[in-house]
Amino acid sequence: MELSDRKKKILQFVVDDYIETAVPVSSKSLTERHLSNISSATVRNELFALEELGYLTQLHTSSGRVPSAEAYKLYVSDLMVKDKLSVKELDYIKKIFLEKADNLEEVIKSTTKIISELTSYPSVGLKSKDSGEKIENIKFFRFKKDQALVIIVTEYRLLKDNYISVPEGMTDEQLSDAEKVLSNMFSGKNFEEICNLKPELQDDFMGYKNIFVNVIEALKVYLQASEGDVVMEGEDKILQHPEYADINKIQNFLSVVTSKDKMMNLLTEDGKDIKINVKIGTDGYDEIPADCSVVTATYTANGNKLGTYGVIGPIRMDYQKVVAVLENVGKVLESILSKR
Amino acid sequence: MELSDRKKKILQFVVDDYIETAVPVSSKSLTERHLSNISSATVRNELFALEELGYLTQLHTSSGRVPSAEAYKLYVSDLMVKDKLSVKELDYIKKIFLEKADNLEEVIKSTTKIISELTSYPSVGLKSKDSGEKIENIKFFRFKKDQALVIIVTEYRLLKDNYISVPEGMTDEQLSDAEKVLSNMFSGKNFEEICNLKPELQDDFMGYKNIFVNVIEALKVYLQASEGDVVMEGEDKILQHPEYADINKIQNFLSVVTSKDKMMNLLTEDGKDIKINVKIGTDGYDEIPADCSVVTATYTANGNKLGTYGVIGPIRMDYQKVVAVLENVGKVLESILSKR
DNA sequence: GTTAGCACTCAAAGGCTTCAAGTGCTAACT
DNA sequence: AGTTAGCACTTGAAGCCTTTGAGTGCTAAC
Repeated sequence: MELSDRKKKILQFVVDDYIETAVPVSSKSLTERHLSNISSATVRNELFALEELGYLTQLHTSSGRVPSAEAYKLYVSDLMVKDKLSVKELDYIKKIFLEKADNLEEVIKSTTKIISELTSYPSVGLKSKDSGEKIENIKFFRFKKDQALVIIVTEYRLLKDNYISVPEGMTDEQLSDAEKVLSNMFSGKNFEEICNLKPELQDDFMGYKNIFVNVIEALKVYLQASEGDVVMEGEDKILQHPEYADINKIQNFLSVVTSKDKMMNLLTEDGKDIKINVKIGTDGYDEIPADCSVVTATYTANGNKLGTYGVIGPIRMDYQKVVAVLENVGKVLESILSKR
Repeated sequence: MELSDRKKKILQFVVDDYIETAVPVSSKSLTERHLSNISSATVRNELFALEELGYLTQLHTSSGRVPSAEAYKLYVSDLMVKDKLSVKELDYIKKIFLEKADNLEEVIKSTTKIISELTSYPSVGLKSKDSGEKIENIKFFRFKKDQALVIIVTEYRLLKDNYISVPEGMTDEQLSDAEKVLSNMFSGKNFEEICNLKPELQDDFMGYKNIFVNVIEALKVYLQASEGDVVMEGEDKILQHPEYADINKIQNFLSVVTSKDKMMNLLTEDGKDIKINVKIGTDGYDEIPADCSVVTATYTANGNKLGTYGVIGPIRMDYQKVVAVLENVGKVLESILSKR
């Protein structure tokens, strides 16, 4: 059933006011603030109807109304007026990115910092391990007799955190030869393609199968590793919001938020083409507490998904602000990432 | 004035009990738990004397006694009985270090994780940028026309986070030649010595002065950079302690603890030979709230200070446990770090 | 369909009393 | 001199009651 225009308007005001004040909204305050042309009794009738429809709830009979998860959903999809950032805020975004945006790690850190700062919610960033990008080059740097650092250059970045063990007796010349062979073999392929290469089918190994196997092994471990790519910022900002006045709630929230695994799951989305993804209440994600919302966005470069960033906070979240910040950050990110 | 043996004993019991229960300690509970041979009235007289001496305070006339900062200091230096870890705890330490201790970053992360887990306080780790170690080797990896990654091998670790810009028109051969020249020049020196090299006095540059200057510049930036080397773990553990039942206190604590600058200052010690460093209350360190304590230790390998690790928590901290954990972690660390 | 009016509900705040833990002091005891 | 029993005194914490006022739902009139 479609809501009447007036019901929509009233629901919007209720959500607006509740987000702003965190206090259950009464019929009187609605008429005073937004609806001076109708009486509070009329508003009460409408509120009653909206409650019947499942959009509003009451804590007790004589309290004002609070939006339900359904109401927030409708609010975000239909009712909410899009917010614009101030010039100051836009400048802040640019400033931070100017200071630190040399590589993907820094971009993510800057992103989370900006988002958390501007929205005053904890923010999360997740670097995709595999964005489907193509490998350009691979290089070994031997720093001990039996160990070498693997450096991989891709379209967008430099991977330099993988190590392989070098077979005993292998000379430096052989290793640099292996480097050339593998570089040739890998170049132009993406990670998935490389990991699916069957060593037994390749006859251009020139005797470097052992190195190949080690590299693939290291890559697989790297791609699977779950921790370490989640960045959080401003966890303590959650304390500023009145719904977290209770130690148990804080504890519960922080225990979830500091668990990198759970955050990974939450952010690793079936990345459809949606630009901004809003999860309100549990929504079937049992990783987060039922009274939380998560708003995320993805950054992509030429169709490759480089990562996810977003905000986690109470269901009574300032969606206008959050969406505006994410959108603007997204725009700046796009220009930064496509610059290279 | 030296305390009588009985006063010391009583003060020890008061601190023990207060650390355990977080409840002001009464004369009655002392006689019941520890001093069945004397009466509570006698204990009261002693408590009164200890209060006069500044070791104990009362919240109000009819409450039990709480140790003062002075009392904690005496407790740690003189009164406290050293704790031993259980086999389970020792195994846990070994297990974590076995899993992750390949490089200094991982060692620090593992350290903070272990400490926070075993003590249930937030823990901090700080990697020294310059431990006085000697450089063995330097290598360039060019990944763009005008940019190269600088890899530096030292006695203890591999630095691979510095980049230099490569002068226009420099060929790969010239770059690898420069690599040899600089490697020769740097090898056996420590960072300080290298940064003090005067380019105008070196005549073995063979024309690579520009690269030299770039490398030194990058190194100086790296050595000065303040953030990024502080690792924290278990910030949320602070919520488990009853003194942080108040949101404002939590907020205050977290705002300090999440400020990497402040943590840096706190951990960057005039590293004397003290193995374990205990700061109780402010102690003149205005970085931390007055009701906090910080216990730290340094890890060194062959006289080089590789970093600092420790615990930050309420002044009513379980010093026995914390000191025991830090000491044991220290022992394992020593064996790990000197293995290489 | 709208609105004034009114009875009803209920959490929050304040005041009051009671309770119990704990001290400090005094006087007696060893 | 040091120790102890006994007791008056202090004080926060807990429980109970009342008051207050914001807010609703319903009814009857417009």
